[in-house]
Amino acid sequence: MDDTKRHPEPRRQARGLARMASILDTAEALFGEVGYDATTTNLIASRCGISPGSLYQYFANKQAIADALAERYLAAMALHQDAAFDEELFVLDLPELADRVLDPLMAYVLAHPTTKTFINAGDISPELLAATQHLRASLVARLAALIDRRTPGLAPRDRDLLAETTVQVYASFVPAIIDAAPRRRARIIGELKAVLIGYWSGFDGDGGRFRPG
Amino acid sequence: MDDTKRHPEPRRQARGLARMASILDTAEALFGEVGYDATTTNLIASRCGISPGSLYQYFANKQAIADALAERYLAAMALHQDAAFDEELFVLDLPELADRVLDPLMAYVLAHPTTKTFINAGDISPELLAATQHLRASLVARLAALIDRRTPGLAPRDRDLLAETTVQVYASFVPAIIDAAPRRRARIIGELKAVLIGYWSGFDGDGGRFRPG
Amino acid sequence: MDDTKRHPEPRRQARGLARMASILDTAEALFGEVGYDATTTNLIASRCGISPGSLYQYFANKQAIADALAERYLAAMALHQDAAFDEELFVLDLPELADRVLDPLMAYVLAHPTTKTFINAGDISPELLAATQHLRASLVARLAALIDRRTPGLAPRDRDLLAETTVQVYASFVPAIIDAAPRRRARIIGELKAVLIGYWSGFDGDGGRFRPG
Amino acid sequence: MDDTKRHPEPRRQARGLARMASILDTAEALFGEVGYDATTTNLIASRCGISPGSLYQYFANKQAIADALAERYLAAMALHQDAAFDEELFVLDLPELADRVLDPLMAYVLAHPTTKTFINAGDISPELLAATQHLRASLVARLAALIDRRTPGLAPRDRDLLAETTVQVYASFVPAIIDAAPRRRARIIGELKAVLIGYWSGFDGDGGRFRPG
DNA sequence: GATGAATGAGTCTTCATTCAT
DNA sequence: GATGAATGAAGACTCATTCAT
Repeated sequence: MDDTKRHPEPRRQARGLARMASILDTAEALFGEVGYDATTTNLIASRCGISPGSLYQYFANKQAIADALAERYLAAMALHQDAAFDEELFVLDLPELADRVLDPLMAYVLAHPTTKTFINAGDISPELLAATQHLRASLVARLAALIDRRTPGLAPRDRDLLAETTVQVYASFVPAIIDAAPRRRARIIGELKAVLIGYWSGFDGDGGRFRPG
Repeated sequence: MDDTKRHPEPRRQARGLARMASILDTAEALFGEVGYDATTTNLIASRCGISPGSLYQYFANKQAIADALAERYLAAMALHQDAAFDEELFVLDLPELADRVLDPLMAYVLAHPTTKTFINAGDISPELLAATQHLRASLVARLAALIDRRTPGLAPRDRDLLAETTVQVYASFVPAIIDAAPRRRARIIGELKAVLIGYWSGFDGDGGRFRPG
Repeated sequence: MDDTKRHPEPRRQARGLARMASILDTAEALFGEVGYDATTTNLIASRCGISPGSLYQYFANKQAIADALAERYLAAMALHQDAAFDEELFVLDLPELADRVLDPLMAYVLAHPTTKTFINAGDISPELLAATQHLRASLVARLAALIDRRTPGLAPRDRDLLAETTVQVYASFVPAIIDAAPRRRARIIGELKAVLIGYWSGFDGDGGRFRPG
Repeated sequence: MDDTKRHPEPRRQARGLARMASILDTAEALFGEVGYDATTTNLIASRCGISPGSLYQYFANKQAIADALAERYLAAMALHQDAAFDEELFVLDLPELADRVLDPLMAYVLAHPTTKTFINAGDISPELLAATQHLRASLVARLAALIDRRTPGLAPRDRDLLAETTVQVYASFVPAIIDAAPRRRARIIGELKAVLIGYWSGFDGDGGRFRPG
């Protein structure tokens, strides 16, 4: 951790970053095509045009690739936030809110089908557990912040549960949406929104929780 | 061949069935403990007190064990149907309905934590895809039949989407519920019900579909 | 090895013999269909309608089945000898002799395609070595006896070499003949005869050996 | 990629080639000692001083090793062709021709006893079928070319049959010759030549086919 | 930093043979 | 004599990871 390491030659660093991105691109494609298990590190390397040894220079092991990919998803989803959205947050009704929150998310997910693996794998593959949890936790945190502003009266415990449940439901729809044919896709997205709106309406309003009845 | 041949000797058949059940029990435990991939066939066999060769006398390969386990889950969930339930179907309001439908399911699932793997694995493990689909398809079919009787006016397409979406949401909650501490568990189950009730209320009533406004 | 064993109850012995024959029939068919290695003892047993345990009551192991089958080939080929042939032995010219010796052999071999395995396997499969050698040795012995009568002046060493070489050549043609389409088959058999006649003519005549010039 | 990439580094390529040769050497020895089936890939690797994984870096599977070995036999046999031989082709009589053709072949085969497996295995081991056929087909092709030049009048169909039959007979003698004690070996080789000369004399001469009378 | 050959523990699966019933 | 479940050693092959060059 000496100075020469902390500030590596910019050119070199840039090339390294590009390499990492290229590895992640390849891994993402492969995970989507053949699944996580069937994606061998050697396959990633060769498809990427580098040697296995080089791959391990950038990532400590296979899991690290998955984790880094999840991290990248996270960053990308954050970027999809809309600045103007903040101001409208308080005047939008539930259906509009659902559109505002979900549409960019759906767009990203459709462009990156491999998210379906990462957002749901935790319960099946111990190796992907960390990545899934990271991804979900971050979505939950962002959603909790949103809720805090729109419905400040909500108890933190209720707020967290609301956020977690929403992410849960959202995540569970991702694979179905990605795998569906375009026509059917729209209907499923509609259903996802219906589910969430129905759920949210139990919270929205006076700031307290009430059961639909 | 004589009559004794036509029906395999009951004693022998019983023992064979018991062995299969024992193998499935062991596999179920192991899948839950270390995951599907880390569960080797030799591990199942040795933990089960039999030889690898014996295991393969009962199951053609590892996947067949997973499939048989899914089948067993299916049968068990079917048994959890309540006869008296049929008559009440029409008078129950949505929250009561949710209790009636979900409580037995939750009870079974909590007694068999490995269901969390099978009901969600399809999108991650190609090897478990068939099992997951089988499990979900059967739940969807049963639910569709239920809906048909309670809300006969619903268009088949809407009915199917409703059933699929419901199963989707349900399935996505299973891991969280199983993994949660008991206290928290109750809250999550409550949330699952809230989600479904909110969603269902968009359908129930006049038999047509309406969007919450 | 007491008396009760040496003369088993005739009925029982007959049934046992039939069983053995049935096992050999099945093994012969299977060896021909899928090859010796791919023919498992359990496969023989089940195709034969008996249990693996029963099979091992009649044959000590897989190799014993092969050996017994070779023995049966031997016996059958001996039966194909023609009584009238003995008298003509001295007046036939070489081409007629070839027909007389080879035609019945070819007929049997075509009716029992699996002979192609047994007559040639020795150099490839150590397990079939004994069977092949047994088969060939017996053919050689019979041929040597024949030669002794037709060309008594031949030195035993030359006579044996002649017999062995003849069997060698004959054996090498069996697979090609069995695998060939019927039309082509006749041509190959013709070639086999041409080879042997050409070879034999170096010996026939004055009883000494001479090289074609 | 730059020029250094286009041609794999000579040093490295050489080492790889040496490794492949070493694996083939080991496999050849083992096939000869214990047979093809009993030769496990792990045995080859360990006797070769490498790991199983390394072996599979050079050969896709066990069969590929056999095929490569057959290929090597082929190349070696081709090298044994004599340049001067071409000119003499037309003046040699049959016995001289047999010597010219067979002696180098015999020399190679005696130095590589495992050829006896590969030249005859096709009818017994499905896994070696391709190798045997390849080997024989190549010998047939070379022989056919030879015949075409020496006896141009021969019909292609007859020429092919002649070549195939010759190779057939030759191949069938290989095991006997290899397994024989040195003294006996010479006699068997003499017999092989006698067989072929006898057979060939039916073709040679006016260019047409005639039966010995 | 890059290479790619080498590793070797570990996986699923097979099958000749045995033995309790 | 018959059964068929049980055995378990062994085989082909994989792949995340390392390391000499």
